[in-house]
Amino acid sequence: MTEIQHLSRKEIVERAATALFQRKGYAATTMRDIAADLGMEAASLYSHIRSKEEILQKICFDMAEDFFASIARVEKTGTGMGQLKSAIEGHVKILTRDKRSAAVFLTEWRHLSQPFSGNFLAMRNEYEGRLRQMIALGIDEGDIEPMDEKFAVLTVISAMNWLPYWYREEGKMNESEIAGQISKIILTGLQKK
Amino acid sequence: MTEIQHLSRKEIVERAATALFQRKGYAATTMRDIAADLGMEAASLYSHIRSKEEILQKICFDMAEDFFASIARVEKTGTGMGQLKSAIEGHVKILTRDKRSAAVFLTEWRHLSQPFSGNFLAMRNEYEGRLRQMIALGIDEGDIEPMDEKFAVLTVISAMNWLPYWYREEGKMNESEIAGQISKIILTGLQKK
DNA sequence: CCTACCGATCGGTAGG
DNA sequence: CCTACCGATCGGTAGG
Repeated sequence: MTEIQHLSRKEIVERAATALFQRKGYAATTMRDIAADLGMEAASLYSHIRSKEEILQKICFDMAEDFFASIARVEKTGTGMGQLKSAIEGHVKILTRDKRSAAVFLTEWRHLSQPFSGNFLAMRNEYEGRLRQMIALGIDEGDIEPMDEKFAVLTVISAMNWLPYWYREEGKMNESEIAGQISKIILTGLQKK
Repeated sequence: MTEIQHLSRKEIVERAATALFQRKGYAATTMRDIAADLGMEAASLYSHIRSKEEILQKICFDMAEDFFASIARVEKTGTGMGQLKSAIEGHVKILTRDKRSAAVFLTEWRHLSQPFSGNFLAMRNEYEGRLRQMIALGIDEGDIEPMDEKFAVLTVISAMNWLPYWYREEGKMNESEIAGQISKIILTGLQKK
């Protein structure tokens, strides 16, 4: 994504922090770790960012924005099953595009302070609710096996969310093959026979 | 599991620590947090445990032992599909039996120091490899749709591993209903048509 | 972006 | 199980 781009100093700091948050976790990453990675002193980081948590906030809410933009694009047209398929492919695409940010988004959001963690959880619930509507529609239309919808949503989401921890750009499957495979396994699993 | 049991002082400390590790994460949990939870001073904890990491080690390796005992019980008898079904049900049962320990096991192991983190990862790879053999067998036997086996294993595991974060003992589905539902969705998803 | 530094807090020990 | 305390390290600020 950012191979040839010019990054601002602030973006360089954020990027180094993201990689460390992913590898060591937010709480175990120190400002001195981030600074050392960039060959500078911890105090110097504060010329570019306001606080350690500000970096985490940006990662979490930028990712959330991507997910909402993706789901909005596929909602309200076509069958529930068709919407769900597109939503899954979009979700997977976001997870593979920037796997480091995705991994931080998925596991480190709980280190957000209030009110950020509250807002974050509300957004996550909102997202799950909208996927759930697609499943409910698919059940109504007779394409999806009737089942507890909340349960189905969580299974679908978790089947996707391991990706950032395992995905390798150099691996044999590319991003859209992965999206296709995952959506095939999940959709077949939900399908009415 | 431990409703009526007599817990040693050491077990009481471990249990309080487990709950905090799950809620706040290992790195963000302090010995003073654990002590406060038990109405004592941080220094007093060291009468019962040797170090903060020792508690994490116990959680991670005790859980790993449970998973291996479970999978050993279902291996090498019956079809690949049958083994996989039993393995999934066993895996889910362990995740719901003690969801706090399970959640710590799944996300906090990376705070283990060497050589523990290395040993842990080796065990995890071993477990995945053995599930993978069941899938390979199922493909050979014509029950499972031919696909990348590593990919299939990771999807199966991740579809199960969200459970400790969401499972409520008071919820409407009990443990074996959940195990049944998950294995049904996953196995249907992998099935050859 | 650096030096110099702050108050707070960390995991853990000594010695009852 | 407590008091008293340790050296190390934390996120962050002041003032260039």
